[in-house]
Amino acid sequence: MTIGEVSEKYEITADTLRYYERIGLIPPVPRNKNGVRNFDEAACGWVSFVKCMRSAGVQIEALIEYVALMQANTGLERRRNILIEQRARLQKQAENLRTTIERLDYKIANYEKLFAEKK
Amino acid sequence: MTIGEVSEKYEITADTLRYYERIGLIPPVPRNKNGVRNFDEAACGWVSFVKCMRSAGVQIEALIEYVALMQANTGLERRRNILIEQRARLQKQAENLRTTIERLDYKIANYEKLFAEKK
DNA sequence: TCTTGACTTAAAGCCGACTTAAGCTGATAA
DNA sequence: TTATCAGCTTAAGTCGGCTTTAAGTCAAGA
Repeated sequence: MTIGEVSEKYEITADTLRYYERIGLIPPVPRNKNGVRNFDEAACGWVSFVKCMRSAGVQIEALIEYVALMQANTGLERRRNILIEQRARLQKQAENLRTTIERLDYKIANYEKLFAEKK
Repeated sequence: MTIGEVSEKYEITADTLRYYERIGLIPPVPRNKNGVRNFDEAACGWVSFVKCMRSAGVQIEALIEYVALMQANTGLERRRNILIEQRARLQKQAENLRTTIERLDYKIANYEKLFAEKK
């Protein structure tokens, strides 16, 4: 797939994809003889993974380290630990979201009550 | 309460509290005759609210609008709608977190399996 | 009196995460 | 063949959200 196709498929601009590759957020994408990127399944998998992680707020830094270890085919335990750390961060964030939503619910309910009375 | 006490209580630096007041993220805090901020219960409530909302990722812009309407004692419906909009955003984000955590779980499980085999 | 902690404005600085600009190459279509 | 795309590069720019700096003033407590 060309960068344009990948861009459309995952709704990430081509610029951002190139940026991701440049900073090591995804491994180097294979190129054709003209140097044009040709995203194979593995590359697309990375894009999908990174998109998912980033959308949830996983830090770029952690992902870069993870990608680097994958490419070096090393640091198996470290890789697992990175994932575990990030999962913990997300879980904390999820819990936080829950309580914030509750707080909003409560406030919204008060407004609804106010409107009901007004009638 | 002084700004220092509030800062400690909510773990927000005094600088940030002043910044919040300056940009209208919290309403003006009452002052004593010397112009020193004296956070009353209402002001503390705002700090707590904003801290909670911000930590969950509610945008400053939306909060500023909400606070402004509260101070003007107007826009009751708009206020409710702001809260509803933000709740929807957070719910979406919560759902997204859930799927990302699942994806991490899956990957982590694979590492664990690998380690188990290795023994 | 000295220290501490508060206060002011305005602007600069910082960091993360893109985004855009400028100028290039190479492939395809009229 | 010329125009139009899509792609390439690096460097600089942007944006949100603080944080710090400058250059002070003020006042309560030990």
